[in-house]
Amino acid sequence: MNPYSSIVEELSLRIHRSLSLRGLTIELSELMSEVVEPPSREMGDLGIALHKYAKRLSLEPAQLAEETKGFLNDLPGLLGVKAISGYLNVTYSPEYIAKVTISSVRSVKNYGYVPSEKTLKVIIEHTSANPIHPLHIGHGRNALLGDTLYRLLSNRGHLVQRRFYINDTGRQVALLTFGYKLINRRPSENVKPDEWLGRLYALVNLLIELRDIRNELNKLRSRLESRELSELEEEKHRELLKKVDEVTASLGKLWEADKELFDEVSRALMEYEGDPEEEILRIMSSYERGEEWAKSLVREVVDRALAGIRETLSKLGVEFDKWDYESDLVWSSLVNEVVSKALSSPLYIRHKGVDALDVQRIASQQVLKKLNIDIGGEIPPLIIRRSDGTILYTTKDIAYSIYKFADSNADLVINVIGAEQKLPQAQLRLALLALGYVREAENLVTYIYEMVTIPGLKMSSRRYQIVTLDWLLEELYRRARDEVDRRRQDLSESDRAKIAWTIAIAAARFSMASYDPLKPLNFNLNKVLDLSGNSAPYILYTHARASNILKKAGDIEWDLIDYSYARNEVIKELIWLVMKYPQVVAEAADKLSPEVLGNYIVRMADCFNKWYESERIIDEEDKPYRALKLAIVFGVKKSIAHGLTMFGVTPLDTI
RNA sequence: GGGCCCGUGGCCUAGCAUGGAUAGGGCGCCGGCCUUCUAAGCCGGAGGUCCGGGGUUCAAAUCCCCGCGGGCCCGCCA
Repeated sequence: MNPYSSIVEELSLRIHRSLSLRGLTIELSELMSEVVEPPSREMGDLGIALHKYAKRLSLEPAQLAEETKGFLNDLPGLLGVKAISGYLNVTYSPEYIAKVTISSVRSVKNYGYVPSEKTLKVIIEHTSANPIHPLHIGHGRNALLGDTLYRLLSNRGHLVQRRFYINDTGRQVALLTFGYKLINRRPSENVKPDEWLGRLYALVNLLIELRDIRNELNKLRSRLESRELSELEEEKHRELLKKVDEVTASLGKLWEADKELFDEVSRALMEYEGDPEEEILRIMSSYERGEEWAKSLVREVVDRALAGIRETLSKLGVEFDKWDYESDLVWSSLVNEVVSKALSSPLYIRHKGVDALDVQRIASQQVLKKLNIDIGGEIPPLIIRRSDGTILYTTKDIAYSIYKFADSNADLVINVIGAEQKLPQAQLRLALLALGYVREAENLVTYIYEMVTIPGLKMSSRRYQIVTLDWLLEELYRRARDEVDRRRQDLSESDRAKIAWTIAIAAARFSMASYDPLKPLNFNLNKVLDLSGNSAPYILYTHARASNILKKAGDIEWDLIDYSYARNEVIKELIWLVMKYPQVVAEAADKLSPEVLGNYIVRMADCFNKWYESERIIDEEDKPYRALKLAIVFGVKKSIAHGLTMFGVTPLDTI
């Protein structure tokens, strides 16, 4: 159900006929995409710039426009055609547009559901945070973009599967497991497991780092006293001192967060007799080999972290269909197969003494274009495995990519991933191609988003400098709750809590998913927490207004509607917005651009509020007009509600 | 050094893929609007070298080139 598109098609068909008769062959679809809404409605409802076609026909644009007018005579709903300096603008009878729109809205249950002609099997992998710490707001951007894309694509009728890749075989998990084993204690009851593990990870990491730095300092110090240091070494000395300060500061924060844990870990590490590095390595390689002791230990740690991560995600309404352990891939033959294929590939090289794929060699202009890779310069070789034989992340990711396609016979796999991973993702796709996985290489889309930064803070989970999603949600809830309490004393405590939670989640989701992923997000709390302006709470508020009107008005008397009332400017605008809504949701999905939809529903809310302030709806005495007004409210409410669900926000009937 | 991304009123941003008509919002600021469907709202106002310079074009915020500024990447980390 896409009334806008039907109307555009009708118009395009006629222009197409006109141009064809002059000998110009163009695809109808091309013409359809040229049809736009003119800058203002006085110029017309729809228009098209004919300049480029005029040029191809060696005609004056104005003349072509003028002569095309005649072809539109039998256009349904046509009120007038104007040819203005090469533009052909069409005005429809408001009555016709209102009728088309309202019957569309009324005839389907899920207005806004626009299945595409081709149903695809899509896998969207997102979030995939390392299971060693709580999710921070950067992961939030990933998760919320990913989940919104999932909702948009599902709304296009595609079969979408959400997958979370658990990166459990790297060094980071091994380090955490080392710490976990070291203190031999389970997470405290009163703290989220991921939070607790995050502290443990940072503690172990920082204490080891501090020890290493001190060792280096000591080496330099003895010679510093005898003034044997070169300028370079003095520089290094200064840097080390600075590092000590940084590490100490982070440790201070950890001490404050959990003194007991701090003491426990530092004592245990002091008493530890072996070399932590060696033990971490032993855990890592034993786990990769699938030795039972390592398996049970690492999985225990990882699953505890995941439990916490899941809890946060589920608060936000983000769910997954499959949780894929990297280790399962390693233990299966898949990773080994990839490695042996790589070793026998024509692109195989020894690079700095290790096995690598020289992906640069297949990175011709055509290939880069085909795979949509924007890397201009040299693409470094992809290292397959470390000299000790352990496998590197990107190699495992090759196996995982193959697995994702094979496991559910996917047509398309989307990886939502931070911009800093653009190069490895390009290497990955080139490697797939090199190893003969052409379909996989061509249908793997990397959906890049830029960093989330916090003014004045360099986020680092290694240093326990993160703003967690849990914290953000609590903070949002607190603010929303204050506001709800202030306004809605009439509601019960539990209703107010429910509303405040919805607002908090809406604010988080909308602020993250409704603007350009390629722009670095300077996370300004005041902006996200702002409940006015073009924000999710504003949209929720508008939706509640519309709901309220419908509730108070009673049933809509559809048969009474007199469409000829749809004449005033705001009403016309609102009807067009509702009519175009399905088109916009479809576009947002096809372009993988949630922000397109976000902007649109804000615009619709603006228009509705403007109308709301200017005219009475329920009190309209003219019955046929009242019925029309209510039908419009109904359409707006339906559209906004649908838009909100695309962002994973529950539309509220009262706020 | 090389590559990629971003640059739009004081601040945040839409529009850029596929060039098209008057650059659209929000925050903040100034002035108004609650006896009437929820004022998280609405109305009015001030505020713009679309980073700069060239080029292509009938037409450039949008495309190309050269710069400038910011971020990221160029690891036997992920």
